[in-house]
Amino acid sequence: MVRKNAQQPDLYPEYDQLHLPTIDREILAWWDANGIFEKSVSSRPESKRFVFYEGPPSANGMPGIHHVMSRTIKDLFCRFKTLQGYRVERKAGWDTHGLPVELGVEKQLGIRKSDIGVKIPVAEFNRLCREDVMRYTHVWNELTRLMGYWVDMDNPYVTYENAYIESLWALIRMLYDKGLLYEGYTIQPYSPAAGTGLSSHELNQPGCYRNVKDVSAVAMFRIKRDERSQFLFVDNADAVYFLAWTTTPWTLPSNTALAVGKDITYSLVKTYNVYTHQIVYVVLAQELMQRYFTDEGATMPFDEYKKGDKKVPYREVLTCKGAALEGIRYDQLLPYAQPKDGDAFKVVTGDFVTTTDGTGIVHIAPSFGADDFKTAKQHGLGSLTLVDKQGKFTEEVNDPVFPLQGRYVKDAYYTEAEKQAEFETQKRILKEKNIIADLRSFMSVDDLIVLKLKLEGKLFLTEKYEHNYPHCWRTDKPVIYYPLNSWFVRTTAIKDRLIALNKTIRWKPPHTGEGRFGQWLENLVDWNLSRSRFWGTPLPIWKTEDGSEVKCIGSLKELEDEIHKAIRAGLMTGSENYRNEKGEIELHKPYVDAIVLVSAKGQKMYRVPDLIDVWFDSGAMPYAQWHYPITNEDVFRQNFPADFIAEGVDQTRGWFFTLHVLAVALFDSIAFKNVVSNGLLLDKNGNKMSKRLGNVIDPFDTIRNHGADATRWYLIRNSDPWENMKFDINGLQEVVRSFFGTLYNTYSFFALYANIDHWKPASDKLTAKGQLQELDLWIISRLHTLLQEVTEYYDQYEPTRAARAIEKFVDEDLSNWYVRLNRRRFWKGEMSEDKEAAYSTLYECLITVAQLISPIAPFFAEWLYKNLKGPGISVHLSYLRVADTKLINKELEERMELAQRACSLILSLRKKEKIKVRQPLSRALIPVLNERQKNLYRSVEAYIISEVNVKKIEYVDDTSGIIRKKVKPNFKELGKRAGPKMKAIQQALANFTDADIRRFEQQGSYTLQLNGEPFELQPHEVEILTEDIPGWLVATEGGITVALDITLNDELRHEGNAREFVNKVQNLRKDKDFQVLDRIKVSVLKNETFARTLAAHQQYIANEILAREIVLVDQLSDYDEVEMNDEILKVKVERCS
RNA sequence: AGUCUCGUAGCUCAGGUGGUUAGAGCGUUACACUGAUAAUGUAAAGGUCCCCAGUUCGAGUCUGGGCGGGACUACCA
Repeated sequence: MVRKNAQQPDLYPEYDQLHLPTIDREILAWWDANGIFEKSVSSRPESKRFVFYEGPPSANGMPGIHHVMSRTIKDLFCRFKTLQGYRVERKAGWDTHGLPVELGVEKQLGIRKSDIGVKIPVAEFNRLCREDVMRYTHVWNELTRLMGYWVDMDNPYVTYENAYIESLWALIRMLYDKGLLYEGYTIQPYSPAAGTGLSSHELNQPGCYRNVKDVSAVAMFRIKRDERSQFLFVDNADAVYFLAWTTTPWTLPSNTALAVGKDITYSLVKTYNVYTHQIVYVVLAQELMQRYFTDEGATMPFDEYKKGDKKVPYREVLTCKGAALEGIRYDQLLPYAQPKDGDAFKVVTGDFVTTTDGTGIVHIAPSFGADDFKTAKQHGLGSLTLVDKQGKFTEEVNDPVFPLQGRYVKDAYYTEAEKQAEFETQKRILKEKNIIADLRSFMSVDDLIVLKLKLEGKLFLTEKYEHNYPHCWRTDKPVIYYPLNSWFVRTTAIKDRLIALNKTIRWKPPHTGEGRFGQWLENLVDWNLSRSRFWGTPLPIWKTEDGSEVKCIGSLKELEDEIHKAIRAGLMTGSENYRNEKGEIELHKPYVDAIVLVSAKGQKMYRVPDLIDVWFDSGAMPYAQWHYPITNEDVFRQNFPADFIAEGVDQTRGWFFTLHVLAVALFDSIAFKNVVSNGLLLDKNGNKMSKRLGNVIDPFDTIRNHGADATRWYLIRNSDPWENMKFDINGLQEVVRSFFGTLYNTYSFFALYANIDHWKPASDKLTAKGQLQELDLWIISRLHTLLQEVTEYYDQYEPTRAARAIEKFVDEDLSNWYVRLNRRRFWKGEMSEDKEAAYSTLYECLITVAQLISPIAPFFAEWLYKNLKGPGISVHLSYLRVADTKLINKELEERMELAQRACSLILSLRKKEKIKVRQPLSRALIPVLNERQKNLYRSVEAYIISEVNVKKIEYVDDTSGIIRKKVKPNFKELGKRAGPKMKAIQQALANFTDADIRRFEQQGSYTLQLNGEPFELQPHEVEILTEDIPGWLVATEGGITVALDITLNDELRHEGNAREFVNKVQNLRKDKDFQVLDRIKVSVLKNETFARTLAAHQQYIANEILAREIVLVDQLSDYDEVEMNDEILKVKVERCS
């Protein structure tokens, strides 16, 4: 953008055109050179803080446009609070640990997790992770700068640094001391083939869930006869069974319970076991009977059943609720081993039991299912884990007949050769045992167990079942659920406080806090901290080998002390490899693992090899960013809790949760008072942006091409941040054109005339001076209303409303009404009190708008402010004033709105009649119902007259007798009283004549007869409108009616001609590149009409076009032809020297 | 599968506590304006307010049930 008047630095800068990216560059350079960000913090008092926490991004991926979104939100509230005089420090941070980093490095090296420590030393692997994680730091820094996100990138917290980890250790120690940290085990996805647990992240890799066919079985669990179960033993039945379905028969040896639904209805059914042909009694959910029995079976006589029949007779003997089955015991199905850790082999109730599949009775193997595990815990049930970590049955599964012991529970774990060998074994054994003479194909353990059950009369049904089953994304082998040791934070112990304190947080939007987050808290489980990876914060726990003694280390100093003890005890030499170049203990694997401590009883203690969940890293940032609780107690206290944080909704159960948990667990406090969770950014068609689809918006391109402000403004104004947003570049361009363009034009207009008049504001105080006109008072009133609204919106974290309110003001009020109606005041004549008022009013509006937009559009706001105030002054160091309610005049705003709407109506009439605005008309008519209304119009009459170019406005009221009125119910008022009678009243009012209405108005009430019943209408219960003036050209909208007199006389025609002529000459001046202030001479070839027009309006014409003289001539050369309504004139325009 | 959320014009979005003719901007079409001019204005066309039922004198708005999109959590016999 080239400044046109660069030679005159004391003038307001004027430019050729608006180009936002150029403004970005200039302002960025200026900010950098003058340290504006630093000043915006340091200029605010330490005693008045607004605390913001930056959620650390991971720099091992490239930033996307959605980061611009969340960072715009963060930035704008921080800037706004600065504007209000708060000190807002913003410490940047980097999230550096975690699986994505490791996976990235694995990919680079072409290795797998199992190779780490084998093909590449752990130390080397972690060194690569450390380098890799900061790979795109410079890109992030650049985006941060370019988008105008003010955050202190020079002193970020970095989660892999020793000091940060030390803080984490101290916090873990605090949890440990509070009894909130414990070791336990849970059922986790586990890949025996890879020998490792899998995270949910890994399980959600594409292709992990596959449809596979497995053997399913409905097993029969024989009920123990006792008082509880007595009612099931009818007809002298000696064997009654529960039916339970499973798709993983290999878990049946580990069964320790059955679960039923409390409110589900179960049936006791008499039928045949189709394999043994014995009559049996079985229990299953009534709803699911049709799955196993055909209708004919219900009536089929029992003695007609023959071996192999498709139809099986059955009878429903009795029904009961699941609750009645609770506590009933049964014989262990496959008694290879006995649980030692609790009760077993009984029926419990569970919410998770449904009747969509199976039998409505769920087989519970606590070691191999999350629900099972939970149920077992709730009911104090014992467990059996008859599978080892390699995925093989343990030695305990020692079947006298079938080869199960030591066999893989999933045949996919066998190699082909192994499988073949196993097949031979099976064939031999089954032949020896006289079960299958000549086995044809390999049998999985599922097959074998099903066969065993069949032979033992414990199988009701088996079939192939296709379902979705997770597979290990590295080995392609099925995953099993398996109990693994982990360290947990006992979040369930503080659940009530988590919920109670959450209610004191303001969530934007509220439903994220109450719903998504609240729900999550209600269903809280303990937080599994353990991760069995390499690059992360090590768990600071050392244990003796027998597990009897545990130490949780809370600081480096404590660790040093413990090492000294260990050295004295001779367990360490001190020369082990656990220090980095600086001589500090390196708090990463494998270094910390080289440290062996000594227990109180003199035992060796080794570190538990686990790392902790990376979310602990980020959730601990309120403390660890200051190296608290090791040091900086005071800094921490000043900055806790945060006033404001913001991230995407995907962080609800991530960062927001861990922040909350740690604050509540450690300090019984919230970590943040206000949180904005923004939605997703989708492409313009509503699809997720992905590299694969090629619909990713590059934030750098967007900012480079359209400017940071346009991007920010668009993101904020388009929809509430918490909605998912469709990003459309066309919408962004529209923002540039309509908002920034309009504001720029308004400024250009101001600068153009203020420079001509050499106008400067008298003082810094933003108060209009001079002789204020009604329009000035009006725009000032609107400005203060805006100030009030926008301040409130920002304070309530409603940025979209703020942006839209500003847009509306700039476009509709300032540009399209105030400036448009006032143009003349700016360019007419010499400086005057009136002109002074106009300048200072417009100036004040622009200054305030610059401030109000500065949080969202920091660059353009700065540019505008500096243009108005001078090159050295920053809007971001300014203070936003509080709206002055004394300057707000609602009645004036209402009047002006009336004028705007009346103008719009009259213009639409002119339009309809094709009469241009330049043609004056004699009068407009406005019907008024009362004095008040008339006075309202009167006060803005002048604007209407000049805007629509009529000579006068006449008001017609009742007395004129020419307006037609209409009455309709005021539904809101009348509805309260009339209720069901509304319809009838509406009907009655529609039939009112003018006379009825007049009588109503005169008497102040009206009694209707509704079906013979009187109903007295009050004036406030109806609306009386003028609708028509018969015989006139009328327009009506929203209760306003106007009529226009379109008859023309000569006088009006000549005036119209004069204006038309002026307009054409002005165009000629422009075509000829005359300066605004150049004087001209106009020669016109003789023309009758024009001669008369000139005679009547010479003064006016000359004034308008700055003509020294206007002459009619007989001959003219070198002329221009102009159209003056119906006449074509030959005109010569010359500049006077 | 559960939880949350969204569904209004071709597109992007407004529509406190229910009030009868549902709005704006963009886009389209037509026209106008012209000392802010690569700006601006006016108007027209464009809607089963996702569907169904209910509450009510009256439902885009409240209730219930569906359908569809999205997010998160889970993956279960």
